[in-house]
Amino acid sequence: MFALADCNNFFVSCERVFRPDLRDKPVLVLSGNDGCVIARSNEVKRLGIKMGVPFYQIQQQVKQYGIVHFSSNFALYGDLSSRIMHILANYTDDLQQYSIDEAFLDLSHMAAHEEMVDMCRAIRKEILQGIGVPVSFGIAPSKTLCKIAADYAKHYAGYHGVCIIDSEDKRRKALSTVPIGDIWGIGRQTCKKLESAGVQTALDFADRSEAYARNLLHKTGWETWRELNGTACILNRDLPMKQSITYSRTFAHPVTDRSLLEHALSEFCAHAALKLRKQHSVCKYMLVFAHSSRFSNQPSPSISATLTFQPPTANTQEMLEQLIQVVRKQWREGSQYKRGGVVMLGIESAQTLQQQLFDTRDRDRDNRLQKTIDDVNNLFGKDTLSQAVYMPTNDKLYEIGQKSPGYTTNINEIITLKAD
DNA sequence: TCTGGGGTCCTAGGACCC
DNA sequence: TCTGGGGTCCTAGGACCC
Repeated sequence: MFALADCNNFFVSCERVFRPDLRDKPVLVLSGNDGCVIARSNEVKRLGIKMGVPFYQIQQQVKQYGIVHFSSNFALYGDLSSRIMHILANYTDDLQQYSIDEAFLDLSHMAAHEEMVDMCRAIRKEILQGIGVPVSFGIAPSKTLCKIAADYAKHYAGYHGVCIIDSEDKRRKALSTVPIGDIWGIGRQTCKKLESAGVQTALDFADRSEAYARNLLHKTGWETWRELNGTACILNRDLPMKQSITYSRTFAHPVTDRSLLEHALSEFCAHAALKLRKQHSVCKYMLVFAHSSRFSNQPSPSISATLTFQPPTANTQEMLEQLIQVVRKQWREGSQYKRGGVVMLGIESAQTLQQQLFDTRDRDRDNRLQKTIDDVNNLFGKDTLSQAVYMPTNDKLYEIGQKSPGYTTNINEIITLKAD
């Protein structure tokens, strides 16, 4: 059996931890540059505001219902997330974090189902008390069924935050109310396919033959079919090392100045390279891109190149040398660059790196310098030392709007209490 | 005016090998 | 007339997730 711990309205819940006055108020969190809605409180969901809608399209409702909105504060969300994961890890030897606000707990060490439910209730209480974020639990023999159970726990108060699917009866009953498109792993395309074949609920799908699922949907859909029927197929694919690392941003205004674009892309590259070093890895390829708005009627020329590092590297300086060359070469005067980024690919472990026989670079020296820079930044804060080509946190590029303080990550923004 | 960001996995097809 | 059989590796694109 597995348990899924799923935080309720996570980003909104994080904001409410430090703003208890907003507990029953409609609250939403916005994406970068305050573009789209990326998290909603239950009150906002009830108003019919959908996930991902552009913020400017709901101005009227925001005013009418007094919706409180925040710019995203990922330092805060990430910090609260890691605290929650720490608590969860105390209850299983095998905690599999699935996203910033979800994790699966392997419960194979437990026999009694009642004990599992009691334990999850206790964890829920501990997290609510210690962190302040409400969490729902779904317990079942497969992860896809856990997802469905957690949904029940979230939406019906009678479960007190924990729902278990541990009998054929409960399984069939639960599946019969879930629309096919709401199943984990069934997206828009597959949903269309299944609906036109007359499948409407999760139970309809699970009751088709195994061969049917396999022929129509191939491997992934077939696995979902088996999971719905109670066989665990989606196990822990242990990937401690990320296989790709992306850092990309949409700019508040189109960038038309070459050096500004160089600053931005260099900063993205430096941040992605730091992530790479933190997981003790190197990359062989880096995709660099910058392009105009995807909503623009007249797209302008874009920048796109895949850099190769032979041998693979995680050294910021080395990467920037190639990156700047590409930007200068592909830059077109008059182009409107609205979004840019870097993607690191071909990632492998730095420990098992194959050396080059005729390498002309003094890599020992590069690495010593890089390590010194990282150490200084660790001690005195991000970007204390950086390559001169980029100016950190360039205000011209982004709009921050209504961002909450870094309550738990910045000593200057720590919460203030007044005692009367 | 204004439209997010970061990932994983699967599959088909091409290139290549003996 | 008729043209084998069995593999691996890589890549782009699609689908999906939060």
